[in-house]
Amino acid sequence: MPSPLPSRNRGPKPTKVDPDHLLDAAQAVFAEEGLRAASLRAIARRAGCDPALIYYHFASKEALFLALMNRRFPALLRDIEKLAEPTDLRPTALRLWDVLLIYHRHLKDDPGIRALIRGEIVRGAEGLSHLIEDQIRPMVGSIQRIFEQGIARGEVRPGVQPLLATFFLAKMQLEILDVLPAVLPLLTELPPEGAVLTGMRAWLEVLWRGVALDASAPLPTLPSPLD
Amino acid sequence: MPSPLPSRNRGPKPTKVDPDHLLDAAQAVFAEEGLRAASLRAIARRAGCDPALIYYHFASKEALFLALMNRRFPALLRDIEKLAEPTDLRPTALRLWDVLLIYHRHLKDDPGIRALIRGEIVRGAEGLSHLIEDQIRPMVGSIQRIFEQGIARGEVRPGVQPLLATFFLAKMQLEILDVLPAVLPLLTELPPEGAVLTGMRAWLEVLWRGVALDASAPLPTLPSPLD
DNA sequence: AGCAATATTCAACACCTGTTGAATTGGACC
DNA sequence: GGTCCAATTCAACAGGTGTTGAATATTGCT
Repeated sequence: MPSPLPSRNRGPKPTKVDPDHLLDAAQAVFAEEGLRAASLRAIARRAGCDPALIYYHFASKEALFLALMNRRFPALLRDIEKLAEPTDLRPTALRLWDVLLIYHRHLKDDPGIRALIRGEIVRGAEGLSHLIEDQIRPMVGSIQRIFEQGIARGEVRPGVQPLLATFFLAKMQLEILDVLPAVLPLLTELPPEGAVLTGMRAWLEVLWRGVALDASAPLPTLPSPLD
Repeated sequence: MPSPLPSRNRGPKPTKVDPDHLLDAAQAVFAEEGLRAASLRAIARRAGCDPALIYYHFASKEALFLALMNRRFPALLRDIEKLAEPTDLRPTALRLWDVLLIYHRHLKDDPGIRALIRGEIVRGAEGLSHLIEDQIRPMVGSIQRIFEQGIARGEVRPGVQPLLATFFLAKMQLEILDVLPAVLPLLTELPPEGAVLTGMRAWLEVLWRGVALDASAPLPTLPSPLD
């Protein structure tokens, strides 16, 4: 008999493990563990395959994470960019609310991408820097433009710095998506359900009053997300 | 000759490695690497001793981290609580600025504690939960009380929810301390110096206008931190 | 001088990590 | 029916992790 013992379950599976399925598993694990703590073995377990298979489809753990980002970012970026078009003449407060809703829609199921935006990049992998260049910077630019247009239209007071206002808007939205539901039950007896929407509304009200030319003008009615 | 080879450098050192020195090293490493990624070997290297020595002074890695928190938190909590005393009749905007300054003073050199407050607790170690109970919850309560007093004094509009306003204030301050200096050079050509103070001022202006009973009233002059 | 307590290091354990090279199988094509 | 290629697994490597038990100097006490 041959010295390497004949293991029968190698070779292709009846149903292929396509890269997208791997990405799904990776997204789930990155979401729970964070970029650094997520292990390829855990991802493989989730996907129902061997860790080595990941290396057949992706060059490294970092490349896997990058592919994950490249799957999500373009659609998010496109939606934000569409919102920033100068032909959109709706009230600025409504457009900002739409920014929050778009974030909510695209990111609510993907804490991994949120962690990336939040700044895991900063000391994280180097290979992600052109992702900032190509995707995050234009996104920030678009939101910034909404504020600038708001100033030009006499809705936002001229003293407001668009870049900082964008920073405030985006950062707080991430905190609301991530931290508010987790932290609210710790501090009060309130259940976490509805916390995100409550937080978003309260946040936009504060931000808008802080930024509007006429702070006492009422907010337009804000539509709820449809999902 | 004795079978265990006689290594000459065991036993106590000429200068003791006291636990506080260990905590200093731990703080530095936790700051750079984060709670999970910081290794005891790196901490020991920083402290100039053997990893095993850490276990002579602390029961575990988690206990070390906990001791680190217990070294910083009480002073921070005391300062915040003093600020919330109802006998403090200064303008609410100034008291909120003081909250930002206190955060800045106590936390600017300690990203580890910031990471904890930010939410590394949520999925992190279980043993930290009573730290939330004993230290973080009263801190949040104090800031909340400042908002409530502001409402009672007719400075803050009654529609504002003190808990959410506190969440906004604290979370954004952490983002400003951590993320703003790292992210600003990525998005603009601006150097990171002064970014924190600029961000703090702009942030308080937005928050205060968003929260004040009379949003058009000017902010009181905000003193700079002294350090 | 001897003894006990204290502070420190060494060497190892068991486990987890990203990654790789070789082996293997199934299906498609000729 | 044989051949080739794509997809998958196995077993291992080298390194890192928290942790522990034993060995060992030093200090202070009597």
